[in-house]
Amino acid sequence: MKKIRTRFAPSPTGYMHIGNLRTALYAYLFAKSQGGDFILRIEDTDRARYVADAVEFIEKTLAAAKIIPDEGPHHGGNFGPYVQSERAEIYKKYAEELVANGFAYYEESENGVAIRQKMPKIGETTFYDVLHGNITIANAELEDQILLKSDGMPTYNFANVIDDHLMEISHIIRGTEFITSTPKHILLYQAFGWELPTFVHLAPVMGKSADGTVSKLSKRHGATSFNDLIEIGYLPEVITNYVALLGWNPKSNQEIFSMQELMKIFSLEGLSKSPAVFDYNKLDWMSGEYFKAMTDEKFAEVAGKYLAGISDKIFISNLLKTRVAKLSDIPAMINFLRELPEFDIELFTNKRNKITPEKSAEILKSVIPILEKISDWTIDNLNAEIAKFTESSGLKVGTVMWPLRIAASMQKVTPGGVTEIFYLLGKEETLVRIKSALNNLTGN
RNA sequence: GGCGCCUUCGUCAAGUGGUUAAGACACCGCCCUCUCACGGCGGGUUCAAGGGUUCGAAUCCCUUAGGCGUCACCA
Repeated sequence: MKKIRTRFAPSPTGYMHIGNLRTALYAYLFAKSQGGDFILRIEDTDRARYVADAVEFIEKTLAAAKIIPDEGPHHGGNFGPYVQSERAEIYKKYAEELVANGFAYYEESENGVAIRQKMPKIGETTFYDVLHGNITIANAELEDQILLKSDGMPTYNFANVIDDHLMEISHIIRGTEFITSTPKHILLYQAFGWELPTFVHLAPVMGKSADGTVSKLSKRHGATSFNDLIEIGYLPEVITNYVALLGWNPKSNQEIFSMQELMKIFSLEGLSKSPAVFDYNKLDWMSGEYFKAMTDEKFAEVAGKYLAGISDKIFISNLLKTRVAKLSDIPAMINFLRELPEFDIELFTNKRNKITPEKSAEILKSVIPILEKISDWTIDNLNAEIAKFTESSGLKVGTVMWPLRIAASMQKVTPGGVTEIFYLLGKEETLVRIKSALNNLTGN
């Protein structure tokens, strides 16, 4: 049986759209699941669009996503070069062969000489797609497309056929936008007498706007590139895990997959042929699952810069990891540790805990001396002393805790419970904050 | 506009003629609880529409509608 070989063939734009990443992922996963090869090929035949360092950017992004090419510009391989601009001679040779055999012709214009493919005027071309079955398009729909531009570079439609054949690609996995141009490719394969690869045209990744309309995922939908997502604090493995499931179903109810698992169980059968909407909610959930599964130490490590300046990183990681969807959520959650937000009397009212600013002042006043007496500032001691007070006062635990939390953080939501944030703040700062709140509450 | 592709809960989706139409996220409610989160329990919402075929249709056929894509010396 022929070796399975797939490729990812981006143009070097310096931007890795999530849809492109998914295409690369599926091509990679399919190859690996079949013991095949995954090839990275750079389609840079449009010199006007050249972006410096874009190849390195693509390679770095794939590496971060743990998608590892077997062959590519910097990965070796026996079918190179893997950058199309370095293959100009090859395309020229094949284009001329087509002219010689009557499948193409020269055309002169003010730009210079180009070569066009000669399309049949009648009949139709049919090809088989794994997801869509047979697709037929009338040849009359096809134009005599440019094969070789006057600058000597091939067009995409020509270069990809030549390269896919020469590089022995067995399965072409790409976006649906190429469906309508596939007949042109088929005609080329036929003209050369080459065997056809298997086609798999993937449905696009969509985004949903505020007004409910759905369109191809773009900037207006928020972060749309792998790097955007990394930037706001999603783990690379979360992104690949989520994206893998966006248009592919493992035929089980499992949702969390490691790359190794995906490489083993991925199959074309689970691919969906309809577009899928990128759902940040689900991404957040999945990201949280990864965080919760981490040790505190590991979380502290990945949270890295977001924890800068925090002394008890491991402790706070323990509190944070169950409450964070993405790393960039951290600052808003812990800023109060560095600096107390502005006093807000509204926060001292809470219906559920039956608390009012007046009641809060009373509680704060009573608790201050208790806290001052605690010499060993530990969570256990804090819990014990506050519990003692609660019991003797006849108040509900929630009623006592509420004003303490607000006084210490000015936030309704904090990482960890009241005694934990007291511990993090330290005795001195805790008391400063409670006294300050008390003053504000009593109008001093 | 021509041509092509697509259409099961708000979202991801299972489903391949007979099911109470899975599961997950989100949402809502309850429990737990010092808030939030975590955890537990429960709930609502789905086969785009209309025709057929069939004893029987989300599953097969046709039509309509909508969405997306494509019609470059871009990829």
